[in-house]
Amino acid sequence: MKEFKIQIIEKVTGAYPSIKEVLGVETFENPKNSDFGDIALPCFKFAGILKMPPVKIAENFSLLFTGDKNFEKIVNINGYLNFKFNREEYIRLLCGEFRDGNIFNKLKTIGNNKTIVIDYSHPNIAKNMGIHNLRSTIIGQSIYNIHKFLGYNSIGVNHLGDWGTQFGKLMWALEEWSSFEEVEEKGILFLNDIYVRFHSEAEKDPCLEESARIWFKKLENNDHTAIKWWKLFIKVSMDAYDKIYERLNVKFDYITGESFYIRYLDETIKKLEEKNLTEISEGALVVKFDENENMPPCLLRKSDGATLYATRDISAAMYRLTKFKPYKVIYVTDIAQELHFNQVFKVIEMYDPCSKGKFKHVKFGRLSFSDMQMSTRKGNIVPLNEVLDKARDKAIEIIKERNAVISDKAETADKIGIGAVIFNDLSVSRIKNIEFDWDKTLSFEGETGPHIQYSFVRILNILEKIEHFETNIDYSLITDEYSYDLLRTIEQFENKIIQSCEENEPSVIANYLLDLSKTFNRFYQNNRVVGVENDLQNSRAFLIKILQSVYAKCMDLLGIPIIDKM
RNA sequence: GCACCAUUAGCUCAGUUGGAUAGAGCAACGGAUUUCUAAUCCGUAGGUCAGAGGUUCGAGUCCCCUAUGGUGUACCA
Repeated sequence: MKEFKIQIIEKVTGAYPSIKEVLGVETFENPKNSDFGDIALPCFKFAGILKMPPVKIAENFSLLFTGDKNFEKIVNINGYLNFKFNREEYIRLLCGEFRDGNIFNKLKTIGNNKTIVIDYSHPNIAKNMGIHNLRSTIIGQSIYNIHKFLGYNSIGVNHLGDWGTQFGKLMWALEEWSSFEEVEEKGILFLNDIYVRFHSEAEKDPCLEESARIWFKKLENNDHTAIKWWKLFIKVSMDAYDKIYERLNVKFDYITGESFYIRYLDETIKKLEEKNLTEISEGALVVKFDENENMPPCLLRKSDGATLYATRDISAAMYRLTKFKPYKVIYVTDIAQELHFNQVFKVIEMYDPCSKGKFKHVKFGRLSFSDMQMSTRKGNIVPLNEVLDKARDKAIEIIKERNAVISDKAETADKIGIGAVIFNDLSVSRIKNIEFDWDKTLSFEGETGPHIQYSFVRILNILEKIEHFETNIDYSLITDEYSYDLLRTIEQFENKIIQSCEENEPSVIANYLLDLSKTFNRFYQNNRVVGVENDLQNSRAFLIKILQSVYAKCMDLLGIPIIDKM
């Protein structure tokens, strides 16, 4: 509670001005043991300045607060000065911050409408969306939501993998084995199969690779048939992706794939050449880096003249700088691409030093599979809609077992499944490698999405039963242990949101939701709201209403669907 | 070879940016439902924070080395 901290700081620095520099609101900690008090001031770092042992300092400080009505008790233990709040006063102040959306309005001003471009999801056209596409998609969407909530101008970009020799492979294969109509009818799974078949045939006959290159060359040269195929691939793929995006509530402001930047490639290379950043090395056009950068050269053109992934990303980065004038550009991808982005960002920085620090690679760990090797070339991926379907089916089973009264069971089950899948992914730090595990993904108890949703159903059910909300609240009635713990957890909302934004780390919010859920369930077990004495019901309902707004916002930021019955 | 990332309870993970006795969930065992939904709650058990050294009042957290695992390392994306 900031007010109390400021009061303490003013009092202490009033008596000991020499420690003004090192004493701020961030100096305070939460006591390890709540018996000690509500906040603690560690006095170790004042020892050098005041030339006293910490225990003595804490003792001297404590004398300053004799008779202060805001603190019930002040004790010094091992150099920590522990303050116990006057709970009623604390709760009154805290509730003031949270009522009428005050805290939300405050958070909304942080971003100051600065533009953040977020590049996420970026699936590869003609490939079925698999569980391996999930991380970038939902981490990116969550980072988008968080920035937007904090008042940034979030711009979501889906940088589709819609260019490259793999389309030559498909074109050759389809001309040989299929037809335009068949692709249109059978959709993305068919394209996926064709791609797999191409690779198994190409193992026997290496000439196929050359045929594919010829077809890709046709595409680059605007050949009518090639373009017709390519547009079909995109249409068929987007039809499939859009269904999944809709299910996961994922949205983009721009869908501009790699192909969009092809028109700028020559210009990009020319710009870099004009700044003398390029050179020919082993027949290729490259940008070399300082030795202390410890990076291999960035290739712009292969020795055969073709451009590369990096060239397209540099083009895209330059385009984004001029088009959006961003405060920051965030790329959400696998950690395996770290070197690639370091190279791209460095090239941009060498071209335009003002861009330094604007570009950020938000990387996440690798997804692995225990019992199979994942490879789109061999076709053994785990399709994302299959994961969501299995999660939904399991939820349907549980709903049936429980005989719950739910109006639309199929829709609710789908939302539970989605909640499970999303939370499973967002609840661990981005950087951790994840081994895909059906049992864990489909687990609905403990620290899971359905648990989060279930607790929220309890919250909603309480509020549903309250007929009338008083605005005049008796704060002395919610000073008990369970209400107080809940309020202390709610209080962390502001810091948690800011932290997750600064670190681009949705898991901070996911773990916070678990804290909220845990403290609420404890409250629920011990404190009845509906039907208790009138003033008590009012006070508790008020507390639950504050909880509801904070809890719902956290779920919204992560993209976990809200359900009112389950 | 070089570089980056990870390593905390049997398993999966937190750990407020250097503070007090390292916390959850799962799995195991024991308990709670005439109650606002038991997808819940309470309790028991489980630890050489990978290992060694350093920095200081104080290290899971910062620095150095080592080990293990993952990833990348010039014409794939």
